[in-house]
Amino acid sequence: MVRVRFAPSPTGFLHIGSLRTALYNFLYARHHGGVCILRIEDTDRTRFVEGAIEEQIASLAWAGVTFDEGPHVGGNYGPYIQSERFDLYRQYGMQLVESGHAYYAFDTSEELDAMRVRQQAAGIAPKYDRSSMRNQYTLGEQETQRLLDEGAAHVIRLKVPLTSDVRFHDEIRGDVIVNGREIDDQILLKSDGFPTYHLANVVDDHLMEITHVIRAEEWLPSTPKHVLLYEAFGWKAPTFAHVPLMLNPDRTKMSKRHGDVMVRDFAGKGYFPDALVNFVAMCGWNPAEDREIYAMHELIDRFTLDRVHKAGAVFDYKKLEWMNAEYLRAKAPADLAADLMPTLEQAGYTYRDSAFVASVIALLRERVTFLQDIATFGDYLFGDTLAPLDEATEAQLRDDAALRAALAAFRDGLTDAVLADADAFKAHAKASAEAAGLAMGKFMKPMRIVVTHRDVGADLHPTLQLLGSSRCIARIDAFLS
RNA sequence: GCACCGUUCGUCUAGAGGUUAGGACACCGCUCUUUCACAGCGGUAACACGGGUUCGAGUCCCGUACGGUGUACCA
Repeated sequence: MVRVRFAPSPTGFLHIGSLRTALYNFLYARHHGGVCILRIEDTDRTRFVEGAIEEQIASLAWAGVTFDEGPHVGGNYGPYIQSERFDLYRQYGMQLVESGHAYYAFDTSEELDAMRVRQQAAGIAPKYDRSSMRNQYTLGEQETQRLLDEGAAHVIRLKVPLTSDVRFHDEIRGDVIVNGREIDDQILLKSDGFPTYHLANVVDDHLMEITHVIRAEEWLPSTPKHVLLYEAFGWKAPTFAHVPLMLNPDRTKMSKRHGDVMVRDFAGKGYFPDALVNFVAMCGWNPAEDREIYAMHELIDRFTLDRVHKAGAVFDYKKLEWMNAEYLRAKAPADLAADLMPTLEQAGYTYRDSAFVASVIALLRERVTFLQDIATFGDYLFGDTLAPLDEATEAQLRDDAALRAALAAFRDGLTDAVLADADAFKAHAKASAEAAGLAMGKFMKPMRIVVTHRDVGADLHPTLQLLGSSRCIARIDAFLS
């Protein structure tokens, strides 16, 4: 049984990179009929942000990523919030001390800083120096016990074996081997009693029977520590899979400054959740087919770890926009109408009914990227106020006698019946233009500008049809008067 | 600095020894259209470099370069 987990820290809004990691976990679990777990890693009390857990769950749900176990849905392996598992970590940390895989250290942060400065000056890699710092080994058993009895501040560190290589297999990167000398004696339990990520992560993954750890590439360098921890506990390590990072245009880890990075921002901008998910899924993975648009169930059907890329992928906002526009064009206008109506109302626009809104969407959606754009792009179809024409255009059109004649003729014969029939409409427009001695092309474009006060580029007949003959006639009259 | 990971058009990618190196976004052009968009057609554009292995290398191996990540009592 596949069991995966997405384990964010509640330090703010859900990042787009986190969404992708969560999505890959979700897709993997669903593909294998496994279980997808949400676990909150809030062991750093200083960075906790109120409401972050709820926001992240909401963002995930918006994107269609759901969980079988987690703080919001329960499950048999809870609690799913690490701060509620506090005692557990201390217990396991002590177990390691007793078995000789971890030890007490009493150094202050000043002492540690000084150590690093010394090491850097000497050109050595900064790493905890077990043989010279104040710890269980240098102090001796008695002194250590005395300090503990005294209640001296201390941490528990992992005793990394100096000799052997640490090796593990990564589903995406293959075999990774790291020399044991390179691994730091990582702090497992902080002086405030809370575990660090490394301890809590390993303990929970084991206790929650996680089979596959799918996480971002930034965790790759600390994976050897986790492997060591599994060995020290005598536990079987899960399968690891480190997914590539999503990058800024300059190829650094994706961040603000270069554009939106929070899922909430994308939602706010008007991206469809399925379009965002589709795009993000294809950013670092693809099913090797000649298509780009996939619904969630199709992604689930095709997702495999071996087709996840190794290299990071630059996040292309332009392509995301294109994809959103593709979704906008593919969805049923009737289903979209309800989503557009609040925006229309907010703008003070009026419209007959949702069917009308759906028609407007059908008419204009090929020209915009976001559904909400239709409100501004098609403002002439809603309400009665028109933006003023620019003076030059206005004067030019008004001085055109032939155009005025054609417009008048067009207005006189315009009825709902004419608008209802495209052929009748075309014939009527043609007759009006010809009677005034105008070519069709010289008539249609100015007419559209007169009626909509803008050259919006929409198809004339459906535009007028949506406008209705009476409103259309009123606008022509207003222009001619 | 050290460790690890990576490197196919500007970007996302296909490619698992023999391909005219394919697709998508973006860009440019043409067609359609009164116009814009959509659509269709076409174009510019890539295997980081150097050595091997092989009859043959984008594909395998080794270096180099470049880039990224990590190097916390943060995750």
